[in-house]
Amino acid sequence: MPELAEVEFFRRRWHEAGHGHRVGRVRAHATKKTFREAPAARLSRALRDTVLTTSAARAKQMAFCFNATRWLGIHLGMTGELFVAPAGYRPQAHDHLALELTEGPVLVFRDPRMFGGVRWHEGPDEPVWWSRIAPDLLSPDFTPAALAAFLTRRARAPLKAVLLMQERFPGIGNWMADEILWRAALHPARLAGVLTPAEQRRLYREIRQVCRLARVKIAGEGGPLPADLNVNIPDTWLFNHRWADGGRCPRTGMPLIREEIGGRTTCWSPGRQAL
DNA sequence: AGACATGTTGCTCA
DNA sequence: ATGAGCAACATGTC
Repeated sequence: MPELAEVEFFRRRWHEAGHGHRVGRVRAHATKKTFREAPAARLSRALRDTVLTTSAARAKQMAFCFNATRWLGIHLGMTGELFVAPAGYRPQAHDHLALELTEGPVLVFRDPRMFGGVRWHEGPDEPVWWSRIAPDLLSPDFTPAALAAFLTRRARAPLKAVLLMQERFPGIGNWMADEILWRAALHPARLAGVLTPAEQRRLYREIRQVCRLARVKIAGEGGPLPADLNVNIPDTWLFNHRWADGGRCPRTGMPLIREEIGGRTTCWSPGRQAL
């Protein structure tokens, strides 16, 4: 479910309910695959009586910092979500981590498929699982030249597969890749190495634009947190049409096509994205 | 019943 | 050595 903007949405949910609050009991299901990279027992003890000071999202990863020295990393995988439950909440089958705030609600991490996971670090310095995430696509590090160089290196892979590579496009997932290619009028099966300079410019512009808009519409950047995911996404986006059977392109009105490209189900508009 | 799912990793083969 | 393609992971939903 979660790509960069959804991840930011969930981070804000926990942060707005929990920042400045003290942690009481922590329930961490150590036997679950969710904790394959984090010491559940140690983490539960070390978080008790700490205060949530800061948090941030990078790509599809979140970091919640307690007392500025305890780093709780969360990756939502395919089905993960964060929510805030009332005090006294009893964790359910797929709730792998629950932080009970003293005199407050419970912060819950749920993930039925368990492709997500928890990471942990103690100390004031950034852990590698946080610092080695590729620079944000809206930062000055992501330049047209950097895009061009990457397209050259991945010349024989389809654009759809290339956009999913986190080493260069941190936070982009299946729906964002489709949205970007649709707006840029590029067929997802086109090989990365064959784009004209004009096509590269369109791709660059739409990567940035979709990142910007997704953060505003989904995570409510610059305003209040939306009540839920996706409630603010306009019907002018491909997003609202790509899963519907019989879905039509909001720009051409023609039926959309769904097929597997680059190993993932891909939706594209035949009138707009020529091979 | 069977297909399929907004993700990542690790293996195989060219 | 580098990169492309694909199975595997675990569970819920249509």
